[in-house]
Amino acid sequence: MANDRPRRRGRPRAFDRDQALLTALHEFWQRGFEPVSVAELTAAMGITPPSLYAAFGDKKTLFREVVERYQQTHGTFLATALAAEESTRDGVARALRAAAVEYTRPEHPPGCLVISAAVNCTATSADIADLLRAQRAANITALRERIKVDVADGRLPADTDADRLAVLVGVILQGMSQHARDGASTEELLAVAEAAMLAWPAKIDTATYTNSPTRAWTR
Amino acid sequence: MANDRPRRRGRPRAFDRDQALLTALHEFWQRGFEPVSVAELTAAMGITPPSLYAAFGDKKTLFREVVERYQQTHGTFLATALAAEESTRDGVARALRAAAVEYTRPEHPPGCLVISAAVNCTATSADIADLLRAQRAANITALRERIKVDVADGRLPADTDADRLAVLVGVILQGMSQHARDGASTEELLAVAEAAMLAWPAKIDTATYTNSPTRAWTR
DNA sequence: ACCTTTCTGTAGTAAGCGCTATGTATTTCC
DNA sequence: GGAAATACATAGCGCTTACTACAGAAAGGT
Repeated sequence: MANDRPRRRGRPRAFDRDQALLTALHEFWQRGFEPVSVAELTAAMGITPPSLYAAFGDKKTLFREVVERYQQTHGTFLATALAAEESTRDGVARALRAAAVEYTRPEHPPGCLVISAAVNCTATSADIADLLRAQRAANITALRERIKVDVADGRLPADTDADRLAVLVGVILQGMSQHARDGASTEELLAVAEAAMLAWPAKIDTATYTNSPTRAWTR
Repeated sequence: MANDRPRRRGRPRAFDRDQALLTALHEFWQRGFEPVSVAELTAAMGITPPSLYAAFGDKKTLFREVVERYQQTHGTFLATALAAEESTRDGVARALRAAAVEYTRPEHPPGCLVISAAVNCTATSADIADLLRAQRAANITALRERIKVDVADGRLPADTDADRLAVLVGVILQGMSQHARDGASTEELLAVAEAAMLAWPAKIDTATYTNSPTRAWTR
């Protein structure tokens, strides 16, 4: 926001910083943090290393900004889906369908950057792996809290194990992302999304007979 | 098999080749193919680079032998579980529970090497990524064929979509592996395994009322 | 016009990568 | 015992990595 025209003092930047950031996003999304070299980044951006370092700091700082941008754009579908539906159950169903579509869009790399960009890391980038792991954990935590609200409001059975239900969704999403990166089609992932919802407790109002499909989540 | 005493001509090897292979397996399993350097391998094995190259060829050849060993030991639980049960449904349930246990054993790195060792790769090791991707695809194919047998024998509904059911299991396994690497406990993954089975079509004999839970797999 | 500020490309740095040439040590074969 | 064969450690190969010192170019401030 407002990246234009404060007309600062010295020689103006000759490239579009935001577009360069998107280029970095694409590269990191495609292959992950470590395999993408600064030389590849500068080549793809059409600039030289000093320009990159002046604009973004070092490679890790650039990656953190890339993750921030990713979360503000492609990483919102879970929260958006949960907000769009009244019940968490409908929200999760919508989120899984959205994931199937988003993870396989042809205009960007497959899968989820937060899930797959820092899987194989050396010790020198352990902090990057930690960052993404924390983001994944935060997603599951948010979902768990949302489930608890539904339980408190009576939209889910009182004995629902919110933590394990949230973890199930996290596992499905991680698996879908990996499978998308293995070349799965949108339709394939949509079928997985539909099937996964069969493991979710039925709505309380539509089915008071919630015995069997809920059992795994009672303690 | 028979790695001892053919008593060959020259100076005998001063280290245990098999144990060195297990060391490499552990390192590659922990961090993946590219992040593990030859220097780290030789340090962990207690040997020098020329000894490693003489015994195993280059780094990729060593990794391929590591994968082979992995598949013969830790990579057998799916086929074993399917063979141990008469129905594919019971076999898959057993496999998912086995995965929860195997992926979190404290005596080796978490998750599955075939799933996580070649996620972030440069162009120079694209063949390694292809190798593991092919192994994952082979697992799903084997499961699909097993499901088809059950459908033909009437142990699963005639309109079961074997391909998509196999993909679902593959996605769950990939997600469980990733979650294990994020630090999930055995119990957490066992709960996921139980829940995932709720998405599987019910047995035909025990429940002729297979309408609802099977719907997602009919076309 | 001149100074300051900022961005630019050239050309590097030290460190790490996978891998190996070389010489020596230890074994079996004859 | 001598030759052939194999494994050993030292040391270093060419290459890539993330990153930067430096000097010139292009803008604003005064």
